[in-house]
Amino acid sequence: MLARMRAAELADERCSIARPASLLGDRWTLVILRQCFNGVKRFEDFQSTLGISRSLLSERLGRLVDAGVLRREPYKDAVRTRDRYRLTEMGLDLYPVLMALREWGDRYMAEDGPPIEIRHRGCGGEPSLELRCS
Amino acid sequence: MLARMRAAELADERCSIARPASLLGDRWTLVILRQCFNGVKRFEDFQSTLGISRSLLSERLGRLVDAGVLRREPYKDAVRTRDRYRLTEMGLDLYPVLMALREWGDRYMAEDGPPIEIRHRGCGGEPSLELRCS
DNA sequence: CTATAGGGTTCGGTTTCCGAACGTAGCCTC
DNA sequence: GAGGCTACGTTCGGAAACCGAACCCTATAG
Repeated sequence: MLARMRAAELADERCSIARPASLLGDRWTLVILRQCFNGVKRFEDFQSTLGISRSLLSERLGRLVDAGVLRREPYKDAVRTRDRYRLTEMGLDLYPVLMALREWGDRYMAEDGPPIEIRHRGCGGEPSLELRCS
Repeated sequence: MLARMRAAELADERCSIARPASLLGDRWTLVILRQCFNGVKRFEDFQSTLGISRSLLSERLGRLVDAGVLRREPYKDAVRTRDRYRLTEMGLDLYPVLMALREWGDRYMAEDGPPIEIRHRGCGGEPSLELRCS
């Protein structure tokens, strides 16, 4: 695993934004996670859909596994045993972060309209985030 | 302004996560924005509280201004005219993203407890994000 | 007219990122 | 049982981003 000195310094800050930022704060990690929520699991599929270099993808996936966001596990294909990466509970709990980002992106960076629509399976409503008090 | 080829490619993707990620997805931008929400406005204060290099801070602030997230404006000190950076409405709307990140950070990356508590001014409750259907 | 402070820009060296090429472990096919 | 194919990486040299330190410019204060 490559050292990331500056990121490590960020991670040491006693701040609940700086620490996630040191893990998620790069150009690829967020879109890798988006693909995870889209159901992508295999190395080749991340690579071909994202266009990320193989070496960097390998490093990023490893970092997410080390952090506990993804779990790497072998599974049986129709044909053979493969590896796949799946979101852990910790990873699934990043959903609000991705949703918040998507809402903001839809509002401010989608001059040609939202690229996809998301529907709550079951009720058919559009989910949205709300800030509420306990 | 330095070119960022890969980021530009990401920005071209028709995806409401990739596009915000191309702007926010680096180690510094998220903590810069955190400081904005904390009330930091002046170049020197960002620099001294974050420890970011001046050149990079300059480039990041400029990028956020170009994107419309921050506004740069002169204002009158007690003593003289200075510049300051303030969140635009577009920037303020990033609050849910930061909150989502903070909630996740508090849950999974704060083994020594949440560093700060946030209270809703007025009601005194703890705000939290909820995913709701329309 | 010198000193100080804010807000940068420039510079050279170091770290990270990149695509392309290579490695390897299973399985399939002949 | 040799050769191929596929999935999943690792290695490598060059390009880009990042870094601290030093410098620059404009204002006010003394």
